[in-house]
Amino acid sequence: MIDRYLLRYFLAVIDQGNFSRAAASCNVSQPTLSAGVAKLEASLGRQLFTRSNRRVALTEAGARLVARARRIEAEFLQAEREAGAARAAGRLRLGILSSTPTRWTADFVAALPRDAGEVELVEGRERELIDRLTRGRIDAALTIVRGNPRFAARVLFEEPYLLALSAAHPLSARELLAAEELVDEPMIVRRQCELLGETSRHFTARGVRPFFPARTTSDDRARALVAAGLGITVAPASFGGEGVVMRPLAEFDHRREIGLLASDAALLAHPLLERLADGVAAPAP
Amino acid sequence: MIDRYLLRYFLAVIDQGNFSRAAASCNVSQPTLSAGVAKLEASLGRQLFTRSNRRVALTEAGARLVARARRIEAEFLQAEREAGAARAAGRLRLGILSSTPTRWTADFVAALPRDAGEVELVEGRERELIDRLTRGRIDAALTIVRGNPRFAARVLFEEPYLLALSAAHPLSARELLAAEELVDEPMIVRRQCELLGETSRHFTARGVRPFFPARTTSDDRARALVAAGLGITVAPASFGGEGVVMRPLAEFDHRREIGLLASDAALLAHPLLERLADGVAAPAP
DNA sequence: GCACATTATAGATGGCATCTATGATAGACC
DNA sequence: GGTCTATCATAGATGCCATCTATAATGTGC
Repeated sequence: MIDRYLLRYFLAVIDQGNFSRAAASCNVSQPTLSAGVAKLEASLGRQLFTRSNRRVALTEAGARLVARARRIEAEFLQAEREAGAARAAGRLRLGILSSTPTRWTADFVAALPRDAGEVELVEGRERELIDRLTRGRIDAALTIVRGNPRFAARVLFEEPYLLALSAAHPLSARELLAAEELVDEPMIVRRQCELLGETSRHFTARGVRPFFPARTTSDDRARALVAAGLGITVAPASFGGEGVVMRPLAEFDHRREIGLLASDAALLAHPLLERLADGVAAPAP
Repeated sequence: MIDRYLLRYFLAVIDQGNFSRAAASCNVSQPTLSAGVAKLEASLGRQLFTRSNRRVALTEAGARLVARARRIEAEFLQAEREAGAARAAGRLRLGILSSTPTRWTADFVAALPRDAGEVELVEGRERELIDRLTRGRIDAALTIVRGNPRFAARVLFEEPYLLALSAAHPLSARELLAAEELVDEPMIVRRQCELLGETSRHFTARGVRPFFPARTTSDDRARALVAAGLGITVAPASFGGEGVVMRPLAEFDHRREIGLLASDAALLAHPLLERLADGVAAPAP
């Protein structure tokens, strides 16, 4: 069964020239894209590319598919755009990164003009927001900026990822903490965090395999649990709040740039986005 | 993200006039189709149908989507057909129902002419074979015939579903068995069986909740286990074999028609299908 | 033949399409 | 006007498969 995503992978390989770049442009890993192309070939019973480590070339069967695949994808995009455009009609559809403080969103919403319906918020992880932007399902997003040339961006601030502990925690007085010191610390898993894999790798590489007393996708819940002393966690600096202390973790030098993304540079000047940007302040150092 | 299957559901509703028939024509359950249409509407941010319990009508947004959806599906089908047709090239691609005796397939293959590559066999469950036929990924199938008007059919024989027990089993001498007598019998689960749900319902409805010492997707393995006395099972009459006794189960009057399906009536006359049909004999009563 | 870039394989995981079972609703019928 | 019947929606469980990370294989260029 040929499915849309398979054709997207196929076209991405053609447009990007190799599997790895194609994977990046589809926001999936390289093995995923490889498997997808293989599945498409199996579906059709025909090889579509001749691969070498240097270059990827279309076979005859592949060449025959290109035009059709482009037509299909164009129709899909058109359908999505039509519905999206019809829907927009003065309304700002805004994506909000899940690992972003609720306070920002709450303050923004609280300050909105009374006449409702002007803004539509969509919370999601980084990749989901990028996908939605690409499909035209949202107009802009408050998320991580990575210099993707497909979108207009406005960086608001940069922050490091830090260790979050209860203010009552014995180690909270320390200025710098190392993974090895945290062997016996229960750790709360913030499932939506874009750096979850990296974090887990950091600890396991140092022989630290903590117990996980909680796994949540809500930062607010995670913060409450950390403050209550259930465990510690790693989070962006802006995660901090009452009863929670943020401390640097040794050899863990990850940062993120938070900003606004939009498919159209003009949109970045939207008054509501301006207001949102004003409300999003860098956390006190 | 609009996906192909969503558009198929959408078009099926239009073509069939209501959700239930549309679901049947897509080989999915009615709730699945309902959820699919709902998801498509959410994706587009627009209602596509106005529903009542009597009739389903397109909204304006729905009407705008129809032509585009048809073009997309037509292109997909065309792509599949092209590849399939190119592939066929004299080769017969034949689907074989999983719950069909291995013997039939084995005899058929053994009797094939030496020049290989003339036949390609695909084993699968009923729905998978129907899907493949629909997509043109196989040319014909030896499977259950239900009078689907989309396919040309040739019924070969009909058989009941019976209880299978080891020949050494104390109950094997009985001519008719009731579910209630089987309370303490371990039961082997033939996972691929098209009647699995019905069978399980039959027993649970009578308060019989057997222990399952084995769950398998291979009838050959299931037969070996039954013969070895590990447990009993319910299967089509043709499941029987050495060391296994088939007995009717009281109040369990299910039958199936086995036959050949093909998208094209002319194909049913294919000499290899004739030979297959000859080899597939009804089991001795 | 080594180094590097690229694709394929392996194994695990999670999300979601799918299922069955049941509920809600409303026209039809006597 | 109740009861029946056809229809779509909801609930909860299940299994498949797209996806991930980690690692191996492969081939090209110097």
